[in-house]
Amino acid sequence: MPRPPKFGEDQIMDAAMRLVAEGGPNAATVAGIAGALGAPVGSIYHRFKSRDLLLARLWIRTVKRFQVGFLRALEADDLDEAALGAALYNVEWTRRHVDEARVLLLYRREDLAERWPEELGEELAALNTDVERAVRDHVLRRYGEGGGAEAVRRVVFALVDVPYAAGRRHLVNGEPPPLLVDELVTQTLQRVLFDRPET
Amino acid sequence: MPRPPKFGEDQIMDAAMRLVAEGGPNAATVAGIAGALGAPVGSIYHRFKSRDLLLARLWIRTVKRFQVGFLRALEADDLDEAALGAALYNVEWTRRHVDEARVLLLYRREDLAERWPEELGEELAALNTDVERAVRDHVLRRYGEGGGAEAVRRVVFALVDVPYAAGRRHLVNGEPPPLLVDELVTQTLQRVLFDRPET
DNA sequence: CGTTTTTTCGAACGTACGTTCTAAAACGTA
DNA sequence: TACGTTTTAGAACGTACGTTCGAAAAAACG
Repeated sequence: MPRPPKFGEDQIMDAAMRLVAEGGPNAATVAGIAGALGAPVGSIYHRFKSRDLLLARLWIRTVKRFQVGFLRALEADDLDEAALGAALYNVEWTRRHVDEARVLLLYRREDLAERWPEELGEELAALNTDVERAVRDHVLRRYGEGGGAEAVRRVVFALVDVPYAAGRRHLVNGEPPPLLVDELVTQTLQRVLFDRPET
Repeated sequence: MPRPPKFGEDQIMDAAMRLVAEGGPNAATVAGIAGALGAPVGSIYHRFKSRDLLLARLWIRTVKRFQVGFLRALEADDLDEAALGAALYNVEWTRRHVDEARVLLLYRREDLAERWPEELGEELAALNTDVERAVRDHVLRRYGEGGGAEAVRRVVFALVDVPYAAGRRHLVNGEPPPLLVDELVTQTLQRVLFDRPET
């Protein structure tokens, strides 16, 4: 019996995403988001209690979308294949979702939603634990119990930081990372993770 | 004969830097900067024509301070020593100047000064050319004429992107990067720049 | 066809912040 | 000590933006 919705949550988050990708968090004003959709501002607030909540939800949605493939890649049986797959998935996802990647990689969570809504606190914590557990598992498989914090840092560097660094420069220009990036990431992993030098 | 200044330009930029390092560009309001110094807002505008100009000047000052050592490191006679020196200088500078590094690495130029003041256009261009020339020289020394754009991208990845990414994770927590980062950066350079595999 | 419920729609309000403006203060110098 | 110049000082103004509010529109159902 109700009037059918004309502007859904995802639609609104999509518009916000494009604005953020284009001009940074400050460009994603409520009026701007509404304007991009041809919607009145009131409709935005009918879906989201506040702008901070909207952008926080956008952040969570983006992280989740990214993590799906990353976590799956890490599950590969072969150890090095899992690591390389995860690192290269990182690059490939950036390549295929430039706008989403700009939101995720060019800004920090705090820059998007200045005051993180408390009602999303546990959801945020859950995001981290999933990846943290997967990384810990990988460290355990690779280095056994003796790894320690340095081993974790090394794996994070290889699987997250390096692909991030390689892709970021291109993201800034609004372009997908070229194939050379895959090669650079692969080479880095070979030395940082796969090799076992005596030193 | 004039009244002596109580708040100098550098002093004001220092206050702005701390606010940005602490809470991001939006936290560096004119009133906030003035408040941090115990100065009235009018004095800020007596030194800087606008907030954008202030933050733009802060950006330029920070980049210049960083570049001094980076460019010097690249001048080393030995090729690999130059590359490794520049990459590790990157990490070391971050380690020694956490606040400045947060301004430089956690935000982009556009996030600091939303509309870059045109009067600083050439100064900004000059910043880039210095480093670009140094990098091109290094590429030429390392790969000769046949390098091309891919060789430049490889060197930038090794000397800039990787150290940046390795340090960033710690900067976000407001901590200086640990020594492990130097090792990771070194290993990456060994594989990406120093080795000459047949593939 | 009227009732009910949900959503649209946009005007209106409050606030935070960049910027301007006018007056007074502080210092060197004549 | 009076004058000129620069800076301090902070109140005042305008604007951009987040948020609220009330009314109208649109469907489903009896």
